[in-house]
Amino acid sequence: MMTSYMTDNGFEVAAARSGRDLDRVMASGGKIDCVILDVGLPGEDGLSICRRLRGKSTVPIIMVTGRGTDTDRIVGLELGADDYLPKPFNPRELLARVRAVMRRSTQGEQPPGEAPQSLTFEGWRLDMARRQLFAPDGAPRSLTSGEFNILSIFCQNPRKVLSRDDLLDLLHGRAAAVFDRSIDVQISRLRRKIEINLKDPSFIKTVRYGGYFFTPQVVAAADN
Amino acid sequence: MMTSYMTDNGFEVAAARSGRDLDRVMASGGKIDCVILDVGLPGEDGLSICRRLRGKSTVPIIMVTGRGTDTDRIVGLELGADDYLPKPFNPRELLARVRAVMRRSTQGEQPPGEAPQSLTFEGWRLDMARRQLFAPDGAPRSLTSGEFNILSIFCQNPRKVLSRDDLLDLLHGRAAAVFDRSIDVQISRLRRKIEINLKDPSFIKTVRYGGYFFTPQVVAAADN
DNA sequence: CTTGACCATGACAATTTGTGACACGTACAA
DNA sequence: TTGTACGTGTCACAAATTGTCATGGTCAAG
Repeated sequence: MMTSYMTDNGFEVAAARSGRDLDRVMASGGKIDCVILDVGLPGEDGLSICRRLRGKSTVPIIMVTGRGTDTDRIVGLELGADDYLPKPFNPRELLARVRAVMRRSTQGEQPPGEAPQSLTFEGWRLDMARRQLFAPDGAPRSLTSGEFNILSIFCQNPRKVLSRDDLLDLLHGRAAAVFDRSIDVQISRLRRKIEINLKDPSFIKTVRYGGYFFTPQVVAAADN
Repeated sequence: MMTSYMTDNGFEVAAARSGRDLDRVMASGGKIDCVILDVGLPGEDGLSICRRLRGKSTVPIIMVTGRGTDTDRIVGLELGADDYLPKPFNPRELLARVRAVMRRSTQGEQPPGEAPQSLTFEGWRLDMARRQLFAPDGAPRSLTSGEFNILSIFCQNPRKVLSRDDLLDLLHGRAAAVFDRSIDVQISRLRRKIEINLKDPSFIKTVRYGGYFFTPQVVAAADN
């Protein structure tokens, strides 16, 4: 139940049934943002799991405890749990605490690598840092956020055929439904704002049976 | 009883018998690390005290209440309490929570002198110390405290898409309810004060389905 | 030239966001 | 205590954006 609630709210969840199970999940490679630990797990005691986790990782831990187990809760916090929640609890509260804990732990984090701040093509400049497009004459050309998203996907994948499926996936992380024409329409709208001749588009070419193709050479540029 | 217990454990305690009393203690100058607030106080309601405290201070608040219902807990947390303890509780647990809350609140604390006193963007200057915004021409632009809070969150997280959830969380430490539009309204009010063209905002962009995005480059500046 | 699949786009619907109006709580002054 | 001003959340409706559909155009193969 909690898994689906968290999933609905945009988290990826891996459930573990026991300490052993948890180890498996932790070891399986993916980065874990937060552990929610029920001390009432069968098998290895939750407190011991907590201590063990703390020994090898700084991952945030939220402990969920049953009623009337003051001692557990105290020991949990003293063992380095970041927060705890007595049962029964409101799912919404768990959500709020997970967010709070994750925010605290990611506070100092830097996004790795440096994304270029501007991409230029045929005189146009797409300022990624400002989410703003500038025409060759320097005038800003305002795009809706969907148009900007598509254009930045093209700029990051120039001279490549992108299928509707690819585009939809890169845009929304979802697969295309069979009759989905929404990409076509968005392309049409974007063309209106950057193409000179709509009857013979030069930037965004249609690839029949294939998808779309962004023709310009794109160069990363310093931002100024 | 609690006073002597806490004192025995190395804390300095100032007891207050009412909201009025608390104000007196808070005003008396000493730095307060944590407030333990019993909602069952006679006189001013604990929740109202909590709200009032939050309005003027970021001091950690632990609420103690007799009625251990979800609703109270959530209301308390939404009003900005940092933790919540149902009665009856074990003194040792209170101790653990006080320590946890204090650990959290000092965690992100900047050694004084390192926190930039001013942040500048596109000629504007946000004076963190005075909670005051100055336009490029040097004229002060007065912001309400909510507007200031949002703007400072943006200045601390520029060029990042912040969801309404993130913003609400950073503002009040609470999760967004489904129909919560308060962020939109606050953004709208803030835009009115800093954007030149409300129809095509340049500082705060909307990211549809995503949240908001603060475009300027922000530079910490010495204060003078 | 015809055919059938595919694509472009106007028109409209659904969804999401913007914002004026209002209500409520608080602060402050009279 | 009362009156006034202010800040902020909520609501309702307006505006903007995006998705869906239908129509007509385009293209390649035969």
